[in-house]
Amino acid sequence: MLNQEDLFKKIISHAKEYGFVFPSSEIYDGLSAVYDYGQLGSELKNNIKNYWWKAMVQYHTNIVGLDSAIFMHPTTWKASGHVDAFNDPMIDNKDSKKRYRADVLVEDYMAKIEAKIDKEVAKAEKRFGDSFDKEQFVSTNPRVTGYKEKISAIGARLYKSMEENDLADIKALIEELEIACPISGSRNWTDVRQFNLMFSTQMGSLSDDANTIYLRPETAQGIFVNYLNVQKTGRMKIPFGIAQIGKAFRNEIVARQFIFRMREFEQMEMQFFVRPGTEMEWYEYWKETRVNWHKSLGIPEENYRLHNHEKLAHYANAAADIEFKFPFGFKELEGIHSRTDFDLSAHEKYSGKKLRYFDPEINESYVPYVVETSIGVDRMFLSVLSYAYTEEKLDDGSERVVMNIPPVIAPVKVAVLPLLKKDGLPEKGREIFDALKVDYMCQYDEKDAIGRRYRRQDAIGTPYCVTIDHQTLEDNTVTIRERDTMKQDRVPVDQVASIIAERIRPQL
RNA sequence: GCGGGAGUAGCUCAUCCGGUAGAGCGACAGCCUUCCAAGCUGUAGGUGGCGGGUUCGAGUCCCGUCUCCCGCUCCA
Repeated sequence: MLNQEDLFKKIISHAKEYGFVFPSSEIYDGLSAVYDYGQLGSELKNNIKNYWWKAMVQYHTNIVGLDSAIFMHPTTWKASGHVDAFNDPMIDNKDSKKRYRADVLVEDYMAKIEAKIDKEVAKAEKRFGDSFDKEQFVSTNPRVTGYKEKISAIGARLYKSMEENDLADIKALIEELEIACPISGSRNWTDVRQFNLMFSTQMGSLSDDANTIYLRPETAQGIFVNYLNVQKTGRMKIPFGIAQIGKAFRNEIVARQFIFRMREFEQMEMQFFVRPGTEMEWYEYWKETRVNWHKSLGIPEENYRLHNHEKLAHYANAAADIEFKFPFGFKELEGIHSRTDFDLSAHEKYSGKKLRYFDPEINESYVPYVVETSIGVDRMFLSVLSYAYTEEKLDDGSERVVMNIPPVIAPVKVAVLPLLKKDGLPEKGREIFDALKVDYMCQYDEKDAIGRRYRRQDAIGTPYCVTIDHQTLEDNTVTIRERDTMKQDRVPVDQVASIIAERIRPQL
């Protein structure tokens, strides 16, 4: 069998060969970590988005949609914490070639001094026994106070430089402290460089620092800043949700693994606003609901894994990932986060606008808590491709490559194939095609032997092939061939559309 | 960013020690075929990643550069 690395390469080249995913700007040698979706890819992607939108917005009467702009007021990103959290000063050791966060290096150094203090305390404790007064010792022992002063001096300088974006001083600090690389032991450092994970651009035609704005690194903030607009105009009562599908942008330091980690990607997010204190119930509800959504596509359960986070992001009090078994291992596909009131409170503070909700049931007003579900469209797309790509050996010894894409999201639903390119079969085929194309994405193909045409459709994941033969001309019946089993049923032409509708109905 | 590998037709690859690029598959047109790839005929498609050097002559040798892949580093 294929090893996983080869499998992944096959999937990538299959995706390109059949028009699912192309490298961006390929004629100019491509653009790193950016990809374009081709004729089939754009269909599949739209179908995935539709399937999600239906499950979230259409099937939940208390969830509504939103399409907020990618450009947002710069203060948004101060409030959300991205300006600080997405700005890391990095430094490389030239000998070990290892890269570190410069502030972490300094903080580790401070921690070492802290450890020395603890050591002094432990020693003294042993020496003085029961009469030991830790408070007094720590505040009077000259060695300990010396350490403490050193820590606070280093800290003050580090955080001041961080605040002022003084990268040269951070490097100077590392050199003065004679911090060495833990791997190489050398102090041969590069300059400190800023890795800004947000893309910035200029608003307005005059370039001027004051006009710098960011391309959003997540869609969630567009929902938060519109929370009040939607709540009021939609007469929404808590608990309620706002869903959004849209592009987001992150300057990944290393972006690889095909469309798994791209600089420009698309998210499907839903922020669910709840009464404080009820967030854990909703968090559990959404974990289960989202897992069920994945299962509803018919991809076997063993491909998914729920991973509860131990360490949490600054905005969350609980978090879990739905992971998918990609060819390169189990990786995050979707996140469910209990974000508390972090975001809305931050926006209240920065905007000065009240973002509260008056809850008539308990006669109180509060800033709602938020439970977020956030899934990457591109990752979902890749999970579908990864699962679907199958090389089969058939009973007759031949082989076929088939994409077992869940029919409900398959890019092409039906192929119409006249058995022969004569005797009026193509004409009849065209007629059937024209009738079906109103309801479904269809392909018509009369070139080459029928078996080859079936294989072509298998390769792009078309779940159903309708074949016209001589009997069709006599009694108006056709065969429907099913992709996965290759079995055929003969059915009346005028029932084809409804039969397919029944088979691809979402199981939500 | 560092280390390693690779760039020749849409895809997979060939072209011996430098002598003006070839096959299979695919695509397209047609023939043949009444149900599961690989029957026949024909056609199109290559400034050999890009730039420079050596040479009478470079896909082939040398230098530079770009891109991709693998590993390391980093991340919501």
